[in-house]
Amino acid sequence: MTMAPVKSFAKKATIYAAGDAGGALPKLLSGAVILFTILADGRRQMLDLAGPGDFLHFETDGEVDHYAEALTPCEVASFKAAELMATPDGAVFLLEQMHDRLVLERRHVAILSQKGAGERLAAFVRLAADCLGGEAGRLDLPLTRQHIADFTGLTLEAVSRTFVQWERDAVLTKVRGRTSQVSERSAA
Amino acid sequence: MTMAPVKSFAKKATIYAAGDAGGALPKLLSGAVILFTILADGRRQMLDLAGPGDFLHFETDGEVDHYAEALTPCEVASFKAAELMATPDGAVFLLEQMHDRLVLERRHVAILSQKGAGERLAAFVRLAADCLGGEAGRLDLPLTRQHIADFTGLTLEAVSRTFVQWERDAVLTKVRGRTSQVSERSAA
DNA sequence: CGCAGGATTGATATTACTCAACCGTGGTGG
DNA sequence: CCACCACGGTTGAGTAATATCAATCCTGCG
Repeated sequence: MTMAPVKSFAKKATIYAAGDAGGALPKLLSGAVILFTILADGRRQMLDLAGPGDFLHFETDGEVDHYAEALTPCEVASFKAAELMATPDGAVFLLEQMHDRLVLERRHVAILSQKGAGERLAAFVRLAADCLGGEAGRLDLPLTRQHIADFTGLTLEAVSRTFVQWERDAVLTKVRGRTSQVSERSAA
Repeated sequence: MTMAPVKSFAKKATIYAAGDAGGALPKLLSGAVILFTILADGRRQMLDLAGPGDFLHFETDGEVDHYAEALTPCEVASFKAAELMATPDGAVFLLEQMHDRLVLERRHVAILSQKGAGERLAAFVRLAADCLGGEAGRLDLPLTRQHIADFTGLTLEAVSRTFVQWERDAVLTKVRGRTSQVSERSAA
């Protein structure tokens, strides 16, 4: 694969915005990124979480329809869509990446269809663990309660209450800052 | 593109089930299909709606992770994944199809993140209209209230009440059977 | 030390869920 | 041809849950 220009972004920086031109496919090399849209009522809806190795979007032409923001300092490489698709290997690679995104998006749908706040957050935690890597049982979420609320469709208060409850029940134990230890039986 | 075997399915027939082998990519030629998973608690979660022209899944290898059921009588053609990917045109085509699915899935996420029942259903109706084609302003949903509930994460009673309310408010007018006329100002 | 952003907590209101009964309609069989 | 049945849809009352509004508490950082 050919070299691609790499750009660095600080925490909270906008990597791209809705309406930006596609064409160059951004691949996340390090850090964590959220993708979101702005709903009619002004609320943010998080669409996806991306970790190292993930492509942020697949708009080979036309405009991007969502925003990408850095959760942590991160590096992004831009690949020319045309170059990738020119080789069979590149095309297959792209298909696999896209397929993984699709599966992830469906997990997100499944999360949102859970009724209770506890179940939603439990499912979210599992997905976040998969997306952002990290040790088994260790959870490091570079997200605010508001972010989690936007992802799960809850309010930040509901998120807070649930996490606090989990701490009380010793399902979660705060290790340091935003990192927590997940007890064996995290499901519910 | 090479010829592909075509199979017909009756209403309510299972087109494929979770655990079935992938490899052959099923493309819907006519009719309407729902994709869903079974959640831990036994509830169905609808993942997607497919109309004519849509691929039902993109599992080039491994197993499918969801179910596909015919909403109406329909025809499905199976394409060998390997054949499609062999040609650049085929690969590009597949990428576009997959991309469209991804966009749709994100709309689904946006639907589920709406707070109120009314807003969710409004968003759902818009998506369904896009997925299943049909005249502008005309809505023909081959779905039961239960299906819609499973898609939107509501209960069938909530769905029913909302639709009834919309009829009262003359936002929707039943034309015949499951077809309705949508008034101009459907948003809210 | 003081500030600012995030997190927690509490009281109350709103909303959709649950359980349950009833209605309408299309299809089947006598 | 009509009666019945089964399925989907509608409606109602009561409950449980989360949203809302608002105040207060942490904590990292300048």
